[in-house]
Amino acid sequence: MAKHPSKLDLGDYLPYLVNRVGTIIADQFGVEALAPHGLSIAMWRVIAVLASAGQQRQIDLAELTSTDASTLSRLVSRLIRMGQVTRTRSANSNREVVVKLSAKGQTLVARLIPIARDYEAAAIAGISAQELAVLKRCLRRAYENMKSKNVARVEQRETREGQSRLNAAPGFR
Amino acid sequence: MAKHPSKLDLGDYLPYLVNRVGTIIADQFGVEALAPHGLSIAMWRVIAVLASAGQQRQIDLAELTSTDASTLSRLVSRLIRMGQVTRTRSANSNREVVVKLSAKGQTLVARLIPIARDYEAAAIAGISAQELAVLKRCLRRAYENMKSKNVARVEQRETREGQSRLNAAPGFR
DNA sequence: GCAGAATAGTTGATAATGCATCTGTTGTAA
DNA sequence: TTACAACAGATGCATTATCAACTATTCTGC
Repeated sequence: MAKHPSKLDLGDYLPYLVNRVGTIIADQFGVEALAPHGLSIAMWRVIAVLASAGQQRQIDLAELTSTDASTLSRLVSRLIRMGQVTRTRSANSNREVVVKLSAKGQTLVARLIPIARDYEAAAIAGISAQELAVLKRCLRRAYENMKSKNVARVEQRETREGQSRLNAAPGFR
Repeated sequence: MAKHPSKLDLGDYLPYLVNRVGTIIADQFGVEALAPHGLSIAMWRVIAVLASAGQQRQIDLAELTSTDASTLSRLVSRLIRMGQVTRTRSANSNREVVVKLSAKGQTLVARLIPIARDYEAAAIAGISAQELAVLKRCLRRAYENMKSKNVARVEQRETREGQSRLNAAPGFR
């Protein structure tokens, strides 16, 4: 029962399992459903979020798609060139920008969503509704766990920096 | 109860949940545990597989790490330069190559594995043993589902190509 | 045993990504 | 109000990934 702490069984290691499933679904969906439309998985994530949650600031899009802000900026530029989204200055702030689906983008997403559902259905074939509920709930929980772990870490770091700032003397790096 | 087929609720969409969890764990582990050793997540996947499953051919490493073969080739080259792995001609085939951990690589992995376990533990905090078992089993099942979907598709494509090859005439692209 | 297909691996050209940095804007504390 | 920090976004640059093409082996059917 007791596992050796420096031995790793990847077949039972959650991050490995998660990565494998995520990759295989994304790869297949990307090649079969997105590539014919000239879309990458990264682009799909952007338009899927816009379809699901409505127009967004780029910074929020970055958060929601787990994409770096600079990558997202260029991603949006590409999607604009393709005519799938628009980028307009925000009404309430001149430094913010609002990204939304164009009519063309809405049409495309509406076509892709049923296909995306098919891939999800294929992935969860043979899994009962109860198990599926557990699966999704655990994934949401795991995400929240890591999220708050991260917050705790950032706060801790900021506190440390604050203290060292207090102790800092000129010429003392 | 009936959901609109062209509307997508990402918070309940498995590929989205999986991607978010995979990304947040990998990002944190990468920054906090791997970067100090000059390792990327991609490199970690390689050495973790080697630690878990022993020496491998590159093609199998590519499969096990969900990495493209050409990417993996260069990844191994980098790991060799860092002294973490070795690449030797296979005993039974001159076109195959065997990648294994060096002594240095073994030491490094042995240090990282307990930390990797900690991250897994942080992710699954508050999830019962029963739920965890369901979670992992479902992920393995989903992977197998997509795997066999892919095989079916490849076989189908090969059959189609075979037929068009039969029908193909010279000068007919 | 031999021609042709399949396989393992590498490499070149190109594109995507991530980090640091920059600009411009907004929030905030004195 | 006025500095100054924090924030949103864009961009330069270096690194990395991707796809196709290529070399070198091995397998297969005849």
